Amino acid sequence: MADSPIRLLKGTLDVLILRTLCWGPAHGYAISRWIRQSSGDDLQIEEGALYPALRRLEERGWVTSRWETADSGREARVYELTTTGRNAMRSEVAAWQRYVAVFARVLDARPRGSIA
Amino acid sequence: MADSPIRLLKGTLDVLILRTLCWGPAHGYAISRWIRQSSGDDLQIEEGALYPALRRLEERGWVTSRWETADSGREARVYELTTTGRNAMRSEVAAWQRYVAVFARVLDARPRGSIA
DNA sequence: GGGCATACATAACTGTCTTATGTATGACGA
DNA sequence: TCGTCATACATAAGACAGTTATGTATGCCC
Repeated sequence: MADSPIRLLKGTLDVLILRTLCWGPAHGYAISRWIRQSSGDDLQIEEGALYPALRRLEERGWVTSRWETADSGREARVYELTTTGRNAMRSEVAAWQRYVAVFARVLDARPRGSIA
Repeated sequence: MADSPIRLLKGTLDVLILRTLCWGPAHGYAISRWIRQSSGDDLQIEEGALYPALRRLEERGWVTSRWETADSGREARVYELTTTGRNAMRSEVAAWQRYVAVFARVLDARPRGSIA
């Protein structure tokens, strides 16, 4: 709903980027736009988080990058998932879902008697 | 499952503590044990994360603490939710659920055509 | 020409986690 | 009695990944 911009939890950006890139190569600005749009304007990726994250992913071998000139004549660094990166994407998504499930267990848990 | 211990995402511990304390006062060690048990041994809260977190919550006025001597004769610092803390717990849980929902939107999103 | 969206980059700062270490007590068995 | 384990708290050092702020530059459109 975009009433208040949501703060990214540290460690959760990479999976968003990987997931975005699984639809095809894209440059940083487009990745950021896609995440914002698909989140319904709730998530705004700051550039100070995005570009370092892309470097990280490239260092890990999960994405490759190349400079490309668009039809408009503008240059952009285009990122693409590697095979390793595609596997990483799957396992990162799974890890997130696992985290959510574990969290739900704790949040929904009910004590029998005192917890102390 | 507990095959590999899950790494806490930064910023997600507070809500677990608050949620735990909503069942009644408890000391640090008991909070840690409760989170581990209710998560099915998946979450192990490190002491280096737990005790600073409890201090933070107390500084914010979300919990109060007092030293107590158990029947065993051992001393422990017992934490208790304040009224503010109870409200904070509710809004933190809501914020987490909102985060999960937004994330799901991005992870499940499908592009029409290219995203670039 | 001016303003806006696009496009990338980095430095400084901050917060919260992990890892490692230290202290101390009570219970239990060899 | 002595060792070991579970209990119970605390803090320092370090890493990591966000935020905030700032800078550069181009293309499009009025």
